[in-house]
Amino acid sequence: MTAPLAPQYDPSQIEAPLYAWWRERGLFRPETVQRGGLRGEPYVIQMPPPNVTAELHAGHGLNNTVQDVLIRFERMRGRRALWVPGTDHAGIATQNVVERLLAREGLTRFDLGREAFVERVWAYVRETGARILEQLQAIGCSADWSRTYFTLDEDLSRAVREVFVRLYEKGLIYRGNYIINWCPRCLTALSNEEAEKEEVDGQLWHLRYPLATGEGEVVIATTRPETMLGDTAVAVHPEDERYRDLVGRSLRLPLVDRLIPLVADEAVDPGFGSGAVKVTPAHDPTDFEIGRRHDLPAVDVMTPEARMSLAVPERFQGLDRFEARRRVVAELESQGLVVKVEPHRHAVGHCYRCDTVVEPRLSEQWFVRMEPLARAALARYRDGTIRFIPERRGDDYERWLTGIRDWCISRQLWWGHRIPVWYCEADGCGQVSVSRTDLTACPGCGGMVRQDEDVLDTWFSSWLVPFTSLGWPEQTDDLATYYPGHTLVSSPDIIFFWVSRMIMSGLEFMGQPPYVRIYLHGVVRDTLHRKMSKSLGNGVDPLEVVERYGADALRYALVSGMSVGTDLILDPNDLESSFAPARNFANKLWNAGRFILSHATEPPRPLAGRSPAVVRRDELTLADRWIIARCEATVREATDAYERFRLNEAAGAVYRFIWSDLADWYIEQIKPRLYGDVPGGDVAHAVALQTFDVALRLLHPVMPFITEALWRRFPARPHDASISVAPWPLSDRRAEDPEALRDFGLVQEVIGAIRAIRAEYGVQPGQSVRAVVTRSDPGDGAIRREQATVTRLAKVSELAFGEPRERVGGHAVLSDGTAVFVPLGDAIDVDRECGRLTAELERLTRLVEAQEKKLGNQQFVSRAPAEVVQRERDKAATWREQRDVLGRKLELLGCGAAES
RNA sequence: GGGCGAAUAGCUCAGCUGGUUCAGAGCGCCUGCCUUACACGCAGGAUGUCGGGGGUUCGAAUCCCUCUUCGCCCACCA
Repeated sequence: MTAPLAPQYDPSQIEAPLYAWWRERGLFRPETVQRGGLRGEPYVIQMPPPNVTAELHAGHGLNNTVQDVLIRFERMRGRRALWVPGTDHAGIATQNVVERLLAREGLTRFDLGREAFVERVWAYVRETGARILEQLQAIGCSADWSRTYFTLDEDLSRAVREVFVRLYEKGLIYRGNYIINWCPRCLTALSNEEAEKEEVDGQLWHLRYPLATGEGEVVIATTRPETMLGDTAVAVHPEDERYRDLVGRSLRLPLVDRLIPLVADEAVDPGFGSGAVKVTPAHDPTDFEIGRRHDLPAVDVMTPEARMSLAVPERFQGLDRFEARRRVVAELESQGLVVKVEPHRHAVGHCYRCDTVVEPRLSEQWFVRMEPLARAALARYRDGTIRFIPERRGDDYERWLTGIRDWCISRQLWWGHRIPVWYCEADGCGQVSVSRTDLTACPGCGGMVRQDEDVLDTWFSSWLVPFTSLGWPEQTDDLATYYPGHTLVSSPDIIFFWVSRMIMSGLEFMGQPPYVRIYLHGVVRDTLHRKMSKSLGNGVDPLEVVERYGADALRYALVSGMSVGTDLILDPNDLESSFAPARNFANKLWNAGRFILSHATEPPRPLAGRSPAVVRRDELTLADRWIIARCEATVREATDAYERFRLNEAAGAVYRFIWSDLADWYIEQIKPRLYGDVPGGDVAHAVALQTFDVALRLLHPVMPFITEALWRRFPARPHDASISVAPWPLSDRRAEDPEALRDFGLVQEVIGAIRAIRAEYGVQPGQSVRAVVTRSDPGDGAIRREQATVTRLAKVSELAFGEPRERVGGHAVLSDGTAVFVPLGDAIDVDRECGRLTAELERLTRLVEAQEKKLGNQQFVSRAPAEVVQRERDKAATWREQRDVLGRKLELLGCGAAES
């Protein structure tokens, strides 16, 4: 702790030990963070559980950094902050991973059998799983790891079963034979949300179906000709004049030679194609409904693998659906039954896990009735209980809930929660039993029972985690204390999968929504604005960034690059440009800290209270008052920004304070006092420590490691104190000081003006210049008082006040009209200086003219608010002043065109 | 087909309730500096039709309309 700090910040030496120390001390557990008996309100965030086998990617990095920032912010504000982590068993994804591994051994899951396969997955999960949680620790996430759950844990599984049974008993879960989205590669049903619609360029085939009598035909249009083998009707709109006389007649289905009726149904759009549509009840949801209404048979023409089934003519059997499509079209063409083929762009469902084209398929599945759940969830949004940030995301939520369809929850997988339903095998019984406990015999007849083979959708367990992770259905203390939570941080792509459904389940089982604020951040993209993905290979690996730049730099870059509701662009091929600025900032902070912490001239005097404002006014220099006022402004700005989820603004405010104010100006200003060249070192040091302390706290949520490392090294800091539970800086009106802000601002201006003149005329850095300041308050007064600062920082050997004797030199005018003159004698190029100043004069003249025009406008003066008018008058006066001063300077310099 | 978002410096983006010297930051670029916290730094500098057009207003990067381009979400017209 007392070893000298290296001039270059090395996060790899700092981060891991600090993280371990935080965990040892239990600082992420709300129970152990009860400072001084203060028990704040609970503040809970549920981590979106990553897939148990996932590797950390930039999206996780962003999502969890945001959550960690919020949780650390609230923790420091004294709330009992709980961030609940967990992992998701991720049914399809995990099963796919293990199946791929098996495939390398030449095996399928069927070779192993269900039990052995599931055991294999468990082994895999135990071996490699949850690594992502360690990766989250590497980026500093302060989740309460003692509460980590896995969605397949025994207690969560029990809760899942409880929910299934309750919903079933309430009539909200049912089994039925419907058209569902089927992935022929994963061999399972999918929910509507899991079948992602993608626009594809397809074709629209117009086909002739002859009338059975042979004296006419009906032309239908289809994008999936292979399904015609399963057609059991053709439908037209009842009011369609073209077909009115044909309704009820029979058509001869080509290739199959089956007679099918022409039916009239409202679902048909007479304006599309020919107005006649083929009806395939087993392979299309609309057709299924039409089939129901007209009592049509459903012919399933495909196997689960999407090969043509035994229900089609032999020559097509076993063909892949796309091959069958080609064969069907070819045969129809040869029979002259293809009228035309048009290019047709349309949306086709794709499996969200493997991107295979989804096949709408008739099958027996379990469903959740969503309408009643959605109604409740919608009500809590409309009454303002639940709010989205950014607000417009609420529209998506509302639209989804308004048009919601039932949720298919059964999956034909082996990895997941087995559906708690048993079917009686006894002859004539047929009882279906839904049970909280495993059944071995039929409760009705005592006969043999067989459990449903299917498992539940992964999301059927994750939609419950806000309460199951806290012990539900047991009435635990955790549940009583930490439900409901407050904020949910998520990316927009899982609003429907997870976010909305959690609100439904929370309302249904807990009577309250699990959170009231939903913060949806953007998506991480590459420079071509493509979503980062494994398959594109355009990802940024957060762990690589941690290794090269440190976790704090990663976090700072993510947070500062992200504003509310917009995506974050990172260049995977140029980590340097994305992360070096943040690393540089960390290094700047480190060195500022190194300097401040090592320059105590004497033991620091404790400043009473929380705010540096309470040092006696008369002991403070202008610079002291200025940095205190700037610090106060930063406290307000940052706190307000954190509260409003504007994390980039919070980070930016602290960045500017530390770099521009504290490092560039204040530290430079106080050096003589710290070195003991002038008195007041103790005050300077105390103020520096205080404001730096505040800055570290404000920054801690974003850069937890470096702020902790520095904060702990403050003099007289108890060895077990951690900034992560240090109180959040409070705004203190006493620290406001507009006068100091103005006056020190003028000092900064005069230094800047002299530096600019020096640079303009190539004055050597080591060489001093003289400078003359003309005019009066407030600039003059402030500059007089801070004469030493000006001479030192602008390398001025002699600072005079009054009218300059020389004529030749560099001129500048400060914002209050104070004139600055740097005599340069022979060194100066008069023409050049005239040019420079003339341009400046022109700018000011234009400004003044525009302002006078504005003020001369009766409309403006009468209609604009009085204070705006006054402000504009003040501006005009100031600019006029500046203009006049500059004009006189030009005259003195003998610039010819100066007066024009 | 419906809905939404974005367009500001070479790049990535701020600019919130129309009015503060409003046209900004970082990176990159140019010039000069290894000034004893930091060259991952310091000082200075250049760079813009605020996507186009129209409108509202005393006043528009900001509000409205429209067009263009890019992106996203939703959708049972096969």
